[in-house]
Amino acid sequence: MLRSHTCGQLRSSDIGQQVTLCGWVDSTRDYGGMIFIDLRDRYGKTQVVVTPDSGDENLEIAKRLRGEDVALFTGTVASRLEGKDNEKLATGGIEVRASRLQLLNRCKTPPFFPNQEEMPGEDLRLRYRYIDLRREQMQRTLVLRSAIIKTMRDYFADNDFIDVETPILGRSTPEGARDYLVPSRVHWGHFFALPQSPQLYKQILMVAGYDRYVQIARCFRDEDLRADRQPEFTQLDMEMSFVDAEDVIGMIDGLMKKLAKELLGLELTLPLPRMTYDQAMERYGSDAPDLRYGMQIVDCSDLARQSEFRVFRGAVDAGGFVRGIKIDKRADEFSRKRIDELTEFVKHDFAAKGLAWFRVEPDGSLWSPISKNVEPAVIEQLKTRFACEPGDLVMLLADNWEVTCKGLNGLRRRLAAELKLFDPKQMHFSWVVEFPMFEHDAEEERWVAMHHPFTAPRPQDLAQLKSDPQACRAQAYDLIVNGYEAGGGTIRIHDSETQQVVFDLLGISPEMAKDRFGFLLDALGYGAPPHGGIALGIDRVVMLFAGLDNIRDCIAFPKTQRAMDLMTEAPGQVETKQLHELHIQVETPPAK
RNA sequence: GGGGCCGUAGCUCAAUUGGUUAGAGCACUGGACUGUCGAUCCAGAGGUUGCGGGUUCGAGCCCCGUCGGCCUCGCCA
Repeated sequence: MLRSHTCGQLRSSDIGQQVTLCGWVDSTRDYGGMIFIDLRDRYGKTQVVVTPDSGDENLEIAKRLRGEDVALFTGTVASRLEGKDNEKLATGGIEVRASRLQLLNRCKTPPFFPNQEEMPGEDLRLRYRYIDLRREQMQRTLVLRSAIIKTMRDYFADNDFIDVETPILGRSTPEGARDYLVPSRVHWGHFFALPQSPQLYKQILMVAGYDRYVQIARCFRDEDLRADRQPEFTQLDMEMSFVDAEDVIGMIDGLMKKLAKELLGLELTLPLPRMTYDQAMERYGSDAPDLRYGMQIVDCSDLARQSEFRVFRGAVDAGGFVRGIKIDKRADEFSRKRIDELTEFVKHDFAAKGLAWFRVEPDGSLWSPISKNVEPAVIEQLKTRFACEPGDLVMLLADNWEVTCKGLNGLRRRLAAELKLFDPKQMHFSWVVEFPMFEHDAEEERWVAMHHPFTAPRPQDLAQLKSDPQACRAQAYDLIVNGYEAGGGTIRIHDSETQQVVFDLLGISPEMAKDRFGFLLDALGYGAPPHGGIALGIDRVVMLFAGLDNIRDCIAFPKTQRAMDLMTEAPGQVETKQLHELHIQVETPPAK
């Protein structure tokens, strides 16, 4: 060890000790005859003083020190001069009087400094990630991430789970996200796929009798990125045998309570609140509602039916809905221009045809473009339905179910952020349960699995699986934190007959099923226990616990929106020889 | 694949309606200074305004294309 202590360690009780510190030069204050250096490592900062007493040679070296140089100082811990303590530093009561110093490595003038107040552009931060990672915020986040993972591991170990690793090189499966492919050198024209999740392996482990499995698993999906989505991400993956949905939810409830308490000092009340998928869509238009604030959706389709107003009547007559949300008491903050912007937002982003709205003025009258089209009686009922008071603003969408859901969810989220309807430090945990088994894919005119093809229906829906697939609800559950899907899981199908019925509905032929999932179907036939589990998105959990708004800041080496690593410049080209070995030819890109 | 925002010194930003030699703070280089802690003071250096084209007497500013970053719709079982 070059050092005797870290830069965050020394206190007044250490005064008089001879110590050696190593670290990066955070800042220097050069007085000619006396130089102060703040030396930094990931534990903190300590002020080192170099004076003529340290020797002329050392003073000369100190004079040449610049930000981010790596240096070693040996000296004596001393108290600061009377009244010169630095309250901002944990080590601010002491300083190290240097007797020896050594420049361990010079730093080129960096493109930015870890301690600078203005944030550099994200492209620079990613290109020079090793400098960005020196920033206190990044170090705090990665330390939090490490603590979260440790807490998870401890929790599952305490509950008799065993950690089993599953392959990274697997096979491509139909359905789901686009796979990242890895060519096989040995097998001409054959490819491995990187796992989208260890789903099938963990089910096989259940068949094998490893009734409580857990893994911190890296997963890969070749889809477009978002603030909360990376092509490569980490899941806490677990699976249990001889359980129902309650057991899995209960196990995760316990984990969340422990995490919230140990890392945020929050007491969660268990069980965490739950609502069904149908309730979530009705009240919030989203299967991952942000419950830190209200603004529930109100359905007024029945009132719209009584109106001659074309926009309302047209929507309900076509089998659609008129639904809206109310902003309490802040109508005066919504100018015509701002409402026009919101109208553009729902039209553009969610394909709504328009946005109907009314403001309730102080005298109870309405300010609204629709007031001259909608009958007074209907307007009165609308006001009653929304429990309107003066100063309220109501926004309505008239459209099919999907558009009203997406549009109102979009409005709700945007308005809550703009109006600051929640405390950024607030955390809200809940479950959304009983998802539909299937969604209808209009484009391909077929049923697709909402979660995955191995999801078990509720026992009471088993009978109508074939006759009325739309009505069937799954034993599925999503963990929602502050409007983000933090995790999701299901009870799995554990008999091959039910699995076959589901495959049929999904248009997966017995041949294809045998080809792609034959091993799973086989396994289910050899004594598969009832089982289910869940996977949590660790990057997202870290993001939410850290109060951040993007997942890249929770990952040491993330990728850009175009799925590139700016530091290593991956993906890159490879040698022609490598391609030959893999029997791969690269097409010329199409001319634009 | 679609929409939006951004790109000016190493960094963060400014630059009137399109108008003289593109500025500031920090960083950098040199100098002064023995109690600072974002030290201070003096001096200096630093620019293909992302790139390519167009409009114009004249473009950092307007138009088209392109590259890069971010947000978002589609997509993500």
